[in-house]
Amino acid sequence: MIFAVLTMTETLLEFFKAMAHESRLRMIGLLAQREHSVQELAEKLDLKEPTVSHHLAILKAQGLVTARAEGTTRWHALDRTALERMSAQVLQAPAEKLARTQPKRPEDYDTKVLRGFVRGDGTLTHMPAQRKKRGAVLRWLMRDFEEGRTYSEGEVNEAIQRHHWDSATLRRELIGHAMMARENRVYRRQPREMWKEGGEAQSPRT
Amino acid sequence: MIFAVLTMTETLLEFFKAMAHESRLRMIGLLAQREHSVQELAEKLDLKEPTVSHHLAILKAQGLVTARAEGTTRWHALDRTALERMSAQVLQAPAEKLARTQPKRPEDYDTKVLRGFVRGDGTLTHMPAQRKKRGAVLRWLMRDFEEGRTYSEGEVNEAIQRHHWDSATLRRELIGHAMMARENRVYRRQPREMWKEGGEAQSPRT
DNA sequence: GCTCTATTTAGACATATGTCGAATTAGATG
DNA sequence: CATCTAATTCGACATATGTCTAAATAGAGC
Repeated sequence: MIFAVLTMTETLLEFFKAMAHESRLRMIGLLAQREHSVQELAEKLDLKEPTVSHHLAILKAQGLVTARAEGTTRWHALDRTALERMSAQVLQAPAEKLARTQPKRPEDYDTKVLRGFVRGDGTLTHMPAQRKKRGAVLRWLMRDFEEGRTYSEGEVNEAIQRHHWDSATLRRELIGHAMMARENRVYRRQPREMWKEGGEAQSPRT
Repeated sequence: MIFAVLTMTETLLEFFKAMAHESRLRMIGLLAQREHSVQELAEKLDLKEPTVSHHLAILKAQGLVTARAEGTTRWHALDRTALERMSAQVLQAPAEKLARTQPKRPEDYDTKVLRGFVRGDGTLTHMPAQRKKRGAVLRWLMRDFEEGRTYSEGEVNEAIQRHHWDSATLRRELIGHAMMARENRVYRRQPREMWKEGGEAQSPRT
């Protein structure tokens, strides 16, 4: 499992932080009963919509809440699977491992960006709109590919789909950013120097 | 289980809050390996002693950490039982119930006091020194006794010991505060009017 | 494209929480 | 009892987080 952005401790920490607020706990309770729109939640919790949005974002980042759009309103629901998965992790959490965290190495740009789009289980909530941020996500996807071997299109798609359903678009972007190269029908990871660290993207070299 | 001061949601919330900080998570990790003194923790976590004390207090309030004195230093250890117990509760936590919390009824004096002495599992960390606060704890202990029936000394002790080992002292205090009465060898709960709410304690009526 | 509605984002402000130095307490030791 | 040490408590300050209003966005229906 090399997909997660965060270490075990960080994952747990983020999970606990997400749960450590009355409004959010109550929100989970409400969502456990049935889907709710932002407005409904705001009403029941006696908060303003923006505040509810804010809390929902935090819960979504943990994969605890999912949303489905219907017209302009969004129906939010509790993902029980995620809740159970995380709880189970808490339960097993070999307390020993918690100690191994390094004091707090300040996190780099990519990590900071990813924090906003990657759920605890390694799936993406959505793709960033900003080009720079998309870069961070793409670099992160590259963790799944080794240099020096080839991948079929199917393999590439499969790897990407562990994180996001739209493997077609992302696959193209990986090439657009010169992270992957395609020759004939075969994909190959490009050396890191070609795309490392915030550099402007090279032109596609199909 | 009528012992807890807090509702289910509140208990969970306090637990999550306790866990939702990097220093405390790391502290738990360290304590999982072996006992530590405050100094050691301060050293390993790169914090000052007062800060460590502060965090330990929070963990202790949840019953997650226990301490044993040796001379002037105190050795702190993780109570795995407590950790597992709480984790299990998280796991089962019928999310449904979370919703039932009332918005936030401001808490009364007793609750506020109890928060500082009662762990999540209903045991007392220690008895308050201040008379007024002891009153709050004693009133809380009275939850275990019904009016209109009698208790043997053994039953009284047993009930008290679910919260604190020193049943002898506490039993005497319950009588001193006119919450319980003893006739012959039989104990009986006094009507609430006799001791309700912060009133000065009546003189013992053995 | 304009307008209406639900939601989200941005920025300001308030509250809660963590951290520390200084002062205090509690136990040990002479 | 004076003194030493480990720990805790207190109070000040800094940071993090929650909440709000105002402004921006995204979809639906003209």
